[in-house]
Amino acid sequence: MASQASPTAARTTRPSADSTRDRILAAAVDLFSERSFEGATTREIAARANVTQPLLNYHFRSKEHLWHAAVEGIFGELTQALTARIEGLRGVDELSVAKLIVREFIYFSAAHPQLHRIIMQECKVDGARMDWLVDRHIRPLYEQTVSLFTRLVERGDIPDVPATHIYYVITGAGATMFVLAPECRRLAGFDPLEHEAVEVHADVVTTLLFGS
Amino acid sequence: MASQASPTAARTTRPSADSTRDRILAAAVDLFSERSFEGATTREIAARANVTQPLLNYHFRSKEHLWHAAVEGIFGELTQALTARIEGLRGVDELSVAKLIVREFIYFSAAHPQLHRIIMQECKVDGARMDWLVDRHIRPLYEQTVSLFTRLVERGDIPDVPATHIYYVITGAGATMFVLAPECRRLAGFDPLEHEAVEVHADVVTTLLFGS
DNA sequence: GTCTATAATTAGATAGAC
DNA sequence: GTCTATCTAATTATAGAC
Repeated sequence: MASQASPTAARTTRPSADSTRDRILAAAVDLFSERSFEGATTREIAARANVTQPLLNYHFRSKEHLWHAAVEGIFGELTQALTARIEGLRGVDELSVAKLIVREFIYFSAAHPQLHRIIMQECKVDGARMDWLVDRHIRPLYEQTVSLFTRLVERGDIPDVPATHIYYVITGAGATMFVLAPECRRLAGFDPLEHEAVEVHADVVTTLLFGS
Repeated sequence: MASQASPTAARTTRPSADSTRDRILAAAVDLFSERSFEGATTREIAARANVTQPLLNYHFRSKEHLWHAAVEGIFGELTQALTARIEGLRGVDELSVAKLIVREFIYFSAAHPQLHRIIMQECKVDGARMDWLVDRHIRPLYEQTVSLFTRLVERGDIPDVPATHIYYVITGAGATMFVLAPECRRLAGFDPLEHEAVEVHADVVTTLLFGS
């Protein structure tokens, strides 16, 4: 029956934040992303955070509220990383900005594959959690991406291709190898999350997209 | 608590096969792909197949055995579709074969997004089901893809890029929009599974990969 | 083969001590 | 804040009638 192993094994301890609340949130991101909302148990999340299960109900009212808080956190990190990068590129031409933003997105996807795992789990089927995820977190990123690439197309910088398709090419091609890191290790014999591999992947994706 | 709706609503009835066993397998593929192994309940699978829950244990010994049978079925369809396409291309130059196989893969991904959903769910974390999935089903496809693209690179048909990265670009860029079809509908306002959109996506991906 | 009834386990959440 | 103990509901699987 139970095939998944060692629920006791502590995860790579995060450098930042060590309050109980934050350890619970970090454990929740990991387990929700690995096992899906229904598959993750609050007991396992508690165990990974080194607390007892009822404490999750104390800090976050319910499993559902815990999920929202966890997702809020990881999307906050992505938004922060991307806006910081854009701020640092004021005055640069938009084609170069696009290339560097795609790179930044790939670096983030390798460092935090949990984000895409959660999107994949929730956006496969319509539901209340998907509605919230799309409206609150995904749509702003989508809109920004689409408007950026629409301008590049109008300017003739890239081939005339519908922006929505470009969006899914970027997210799919950029993140899938990291989402499926355990598969890749077994299949190809190397760890895609390792620095060298991430760099190669960023080169491959930007070359295919921008031709250089 | 429960946010997912209408467990009674019957799915798009499959044209092929109507024996009880096959209806259970079809329902299992849908639910395992939507909700993950742990998230899917045998009662829900039974309900969607219009049978009672203990009947699943009669036909397949356990939930685990049912999962294996369901996955076996959908991967059989993919393998059949791809080998049939390759058979029909005997004598054609390998660059054209590659383009058409990628197209075929994209058509299949749009028609059966369940396959990638299941891969995503199982290959995020090491485990017994992932081992079986990779060794029995994914590796043969990976090896074929890698050897094909390695030959194309040697021949100078495509840029010199590590084949493993190409593999994840193809599967990621090719399938993600269909895996996230509900998200795409809400985000972009169109159904990516519709014929027109699939065709456009195949054009976009093959153009980016092969330059034409 | 397919059903009803039910056993055994495990889930999320609450009560109340400290 | 954090724990122990426990409730209720839901899960997979089995027993046995038809």
